[in-house]
Amino acid sequence: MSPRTAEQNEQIRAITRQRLIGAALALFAEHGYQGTSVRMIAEAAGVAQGLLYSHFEGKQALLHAIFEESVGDVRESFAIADAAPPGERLERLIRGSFAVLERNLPFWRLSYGVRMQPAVLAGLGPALHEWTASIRRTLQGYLRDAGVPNPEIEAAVLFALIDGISQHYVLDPQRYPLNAVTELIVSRFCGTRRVSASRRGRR
Amino acid sequence: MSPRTAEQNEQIRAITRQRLIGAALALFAEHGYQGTSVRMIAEAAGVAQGLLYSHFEGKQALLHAIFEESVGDVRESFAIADAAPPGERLERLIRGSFAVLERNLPFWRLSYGVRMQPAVLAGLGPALHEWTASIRRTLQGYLRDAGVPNPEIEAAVLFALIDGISQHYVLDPQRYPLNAVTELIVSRFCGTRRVSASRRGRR
Amino acid sequence: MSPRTAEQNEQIRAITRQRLIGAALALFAEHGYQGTSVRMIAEAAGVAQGLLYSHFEGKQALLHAIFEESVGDVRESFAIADAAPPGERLERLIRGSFAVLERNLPFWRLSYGVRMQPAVLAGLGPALHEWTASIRRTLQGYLRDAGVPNPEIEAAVLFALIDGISQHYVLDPQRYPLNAVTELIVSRFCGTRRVSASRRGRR
Amino acid sequence: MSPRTAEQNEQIRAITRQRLIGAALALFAEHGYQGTSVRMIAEAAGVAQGLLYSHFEGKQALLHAIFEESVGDVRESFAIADAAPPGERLERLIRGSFAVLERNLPFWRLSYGVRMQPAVLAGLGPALHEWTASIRRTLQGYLRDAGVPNPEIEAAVLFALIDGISQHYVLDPQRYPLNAVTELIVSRFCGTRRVSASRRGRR
DNA sequence: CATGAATGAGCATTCATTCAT
DNA sequence: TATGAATGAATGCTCATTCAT
Repeated sequence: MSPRTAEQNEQIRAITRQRLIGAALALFAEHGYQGTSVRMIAEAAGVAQGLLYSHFEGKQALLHAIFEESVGDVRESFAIADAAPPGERLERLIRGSFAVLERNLPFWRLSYGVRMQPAVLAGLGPALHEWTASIRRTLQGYLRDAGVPNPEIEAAVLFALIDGISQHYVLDPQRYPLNAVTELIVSRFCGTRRVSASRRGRR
Repeated sequence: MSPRTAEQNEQIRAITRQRLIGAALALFAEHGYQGTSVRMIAEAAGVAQGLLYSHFEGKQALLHAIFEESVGDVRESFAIADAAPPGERLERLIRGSFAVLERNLPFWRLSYGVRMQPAVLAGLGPALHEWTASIRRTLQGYLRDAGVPNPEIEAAVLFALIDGISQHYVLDPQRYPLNAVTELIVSRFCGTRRVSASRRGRR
Repeated sequence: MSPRTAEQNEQIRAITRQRLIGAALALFAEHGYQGTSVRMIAEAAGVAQGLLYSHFEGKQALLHAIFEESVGDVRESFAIADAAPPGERLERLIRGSFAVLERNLPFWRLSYGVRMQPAVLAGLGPALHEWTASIRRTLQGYLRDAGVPNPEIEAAVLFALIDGISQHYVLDPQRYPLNAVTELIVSRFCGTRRVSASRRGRR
Repeated sequence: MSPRTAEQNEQIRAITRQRLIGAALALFAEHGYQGTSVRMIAEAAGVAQGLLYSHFEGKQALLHAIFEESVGDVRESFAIADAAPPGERLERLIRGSFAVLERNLPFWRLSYGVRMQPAVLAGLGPALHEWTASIRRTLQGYLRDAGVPNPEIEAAVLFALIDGISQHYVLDPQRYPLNAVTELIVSRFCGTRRVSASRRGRR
């Protein structure tokens, strides 16, 4: 009845979109992508089922939107690390990775739950693959810059380590000793003299 | 009186059962548990849908059967490591983990794909949790025996590392440098004097 | 904002619901509850299968809805009898029973077909049992008021008679002499002097 | 291996057949015809599923066999009544009906549960109809012989009464006052002078 | 005669998606 | 824009029946 301005409409749309994304993320994280129905999402978002299709092309597109949004956050964190002085980059990246993790736990849960299913990722796969590869390359660069021999393999190891820790943390965030683990790997991979001394003593 | 002997029947059943488990494992690994329909499994196994239910109570029970079968292999590998002389246990466990991985890639793919979905694991969850915890404890023990300080955190790190590597390998077995990575972490965690020297020099 | 008004929606829902109930009643009456598939009901109602589940929780809930709706009619008929002057109550109840029967033949067919199957009645059973018991009690009261000796047994007999007649009528409504039978039992159970005289002569 | 004589074989067959019929009758009575699976029957009879098909053409034929067997019992009971002196026939028939009922409760439960479903009775329907009609005719004859006016309607009433009582009894055999009810209707329909005196007094 | 593995049509139900309003 | 009634294909599962042995 009361005509809304284009701006108002846009705002409403943006809010609805965000509610859908938020609801979907929470549900995907808890029940998995395939275990979450569109009905559940719409209900949680407090809108009608049909509305989802005026914001996204379908369930899969909603998943893509979630990834796009959250991946941005990660990229930022990486950019911050990259902007730091060379000697601190690796440490920043490691700490940044876990910070990003804690900041958006449901996304990582979803992400890890969906990682092995190419059909679910359809259309997203290449992007993710490239993302992964770029992380590996970045790590490699940092390690090479730090004078580490065999940086390719070292990067693979460090990446796997970060990924493994992230996943274990996501599986049981209450009890996982993320801080202690973080400090340990930071000290080991980015060790200053002081740290390497302690490391030497440790063994 | 019986037209087929009990033995014959048992054999037939065992073959069919194995075909079902094999087909299911392959499909679960590729499309995920929820993305695989009972129809697909039966078709891949070359039997009628209904037959599945004379071997397993349902789709979920089939998943459980797969886990039971494959978990046994892992346990054995761990037992072998445990039977080795103290100084070699950790190395054996690490190498054994990756050997197990290569031996049953689809199972690990399935396993990692399903890890984040409590609903799918229903009834299997506790067992898996206990399994994980026992691996962590074993690692901890080995590290403590090796005189490593702070073995609890070290074990968490090593476990995450093995898990992360496994997962990365599973995601792209063709290209992942599993051997090189294995050697690196073996040398780092089970280092003899020679290795620790090289390690010291490395940084 | 809402494209259809709530009222419009309600109306649409009510119509569909009624079509489903109608189709289900007819089919349940003809083929029995277990012999009627949800697909048959949806087809007869002219809607898609899935729609049934947005109106009822399932096939069984649809059965319950049918009972709830039809039992109301019977209760009303009983209430009317109860509101009559004492001397006419029994006659009204008897005539009312048969009127109710003729008004909703399929329901009675369904009802009699389902009566012996506890599994089908699941959740409905107790209600039906109570219903039956209340009819028996009402009859007993009427007969006691009429000064009939041994009203408990007489009520059992009269109830069985009404039930038996109803069932025979339902089995072949075209040919069953319901009117003549009704008159006979009315005259016998609610007989004035004139009637009992004829009755005495009859034997 | 050890060859059996034809006679032995026949005996075994007969026993198995009887076990199947017995198991089926019990299960049909409890869960209804459609609610009982062939698997349940075979299990209860302690034979393999397939064996059922070497004794009966299918599930439906098994139902027919049950009816054939049990109907015979009823016929006998009727024949006995018919053989009695005219004055006692009606009473014998009534008492015989209830005796038959008590003798084979599950059959009557099954019978009443299946009565309204033509599809289930397929092929049996005409026979049952004829059976019913013959009972009605018999009753009619007895009543006419007793000098009752309007015997056709009276027969319908008496038949409905017997049927209704039977059904109520079957629904709750523990608590139904079958004996008292029997005496009442015997006294009413077959009243000797003594009885009719009491009857006259009663009202 | 008897077994039970095997079949595949059918079941109740759920789901992503469409569309009239 | 937003609604929710409507769709119909697909799901996990059961069942009466067949058939090699």
